[in-house]
Amino acid sequence: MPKTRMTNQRRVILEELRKVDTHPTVDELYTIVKARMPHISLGTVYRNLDLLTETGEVLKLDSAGSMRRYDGRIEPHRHVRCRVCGRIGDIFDAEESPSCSNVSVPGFTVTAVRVEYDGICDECRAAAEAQGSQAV
Amino acid sequence: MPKTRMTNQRRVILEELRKVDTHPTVDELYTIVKARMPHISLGTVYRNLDLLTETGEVLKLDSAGSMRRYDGRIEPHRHVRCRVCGRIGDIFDAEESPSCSNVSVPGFTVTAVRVEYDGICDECRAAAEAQGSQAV
DNA sequence: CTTGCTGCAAAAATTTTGCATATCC
DNA sequence: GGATATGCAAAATTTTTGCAGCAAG
Repeated sequence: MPKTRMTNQRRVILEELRKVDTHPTVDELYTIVKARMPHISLGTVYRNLDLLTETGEVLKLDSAGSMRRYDGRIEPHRHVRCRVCGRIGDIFDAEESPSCSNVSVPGFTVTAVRVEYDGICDECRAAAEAQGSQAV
Repeated sequence: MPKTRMTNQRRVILEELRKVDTHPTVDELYTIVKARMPHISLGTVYRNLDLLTETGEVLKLDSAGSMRRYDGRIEPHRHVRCRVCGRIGDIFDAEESPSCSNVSVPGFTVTAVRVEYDGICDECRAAAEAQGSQAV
């Protein structure tokens, strides 16, 4: 991990993201930040969000942001996603899903739960181990 | 829902998607289908996948395909997503997550579980009810 | 036949990148 | 002062759309 600097831009992006609870898209956050820093560029927002995600200072929501994927199997089942390459695997064991009837969130009507798994696929793990990575 | 036709293109897209277990992206599926139908266009694949998703014949994976969203809160918590507008809500109650140690998938090493909720936000529900929708 | 669908190509939307300059430490 | 970051703008990616002709029912 290279050294990072707390630039003005990075601080403002972080501050503004922490102020809201809307889980903004990049463009939404860009608009918010531009109100305080009219000259900031969209590229800077992208680059900083990447960095802040890597350092763990912010969270990138998993439910969004890569390419669309489709599944020809429509029976209920679950998915694992490789955190490195994005590959998806199926899980067909018949474990019952947690219930969502006890979940209540102000502003929302919850209708379904979904359980998803993160992991790493064999190929990516082999590749990571091959180059002597620290934590896999 | 308007009437739909089972065109050649639609049938081939469906057949090929059902053959694979790779959860292909649109472009991957386009490449596969083009081997059988060299003149099919990418737009047709997009349009058919949309349609087939609406009719429930295929599944669009939720974990991918919209815009990136970020969260300034990094304490462990869960999210609800409005299935209509995509808005995200936070759930901070301290329900323990299911364990992933009992999950084993060939080809993957599972490292984390995530529980997500689907639902509809108050605004979208009001809008849907206002225009006398059937099922909300 | 009629209406939904296709191919093509252009446009829109989202994300990444190159490069010269500015700025943090 | 040196490495890291920025702004700008161009490019790359992914998705959507308009339109004239084709084809399923």
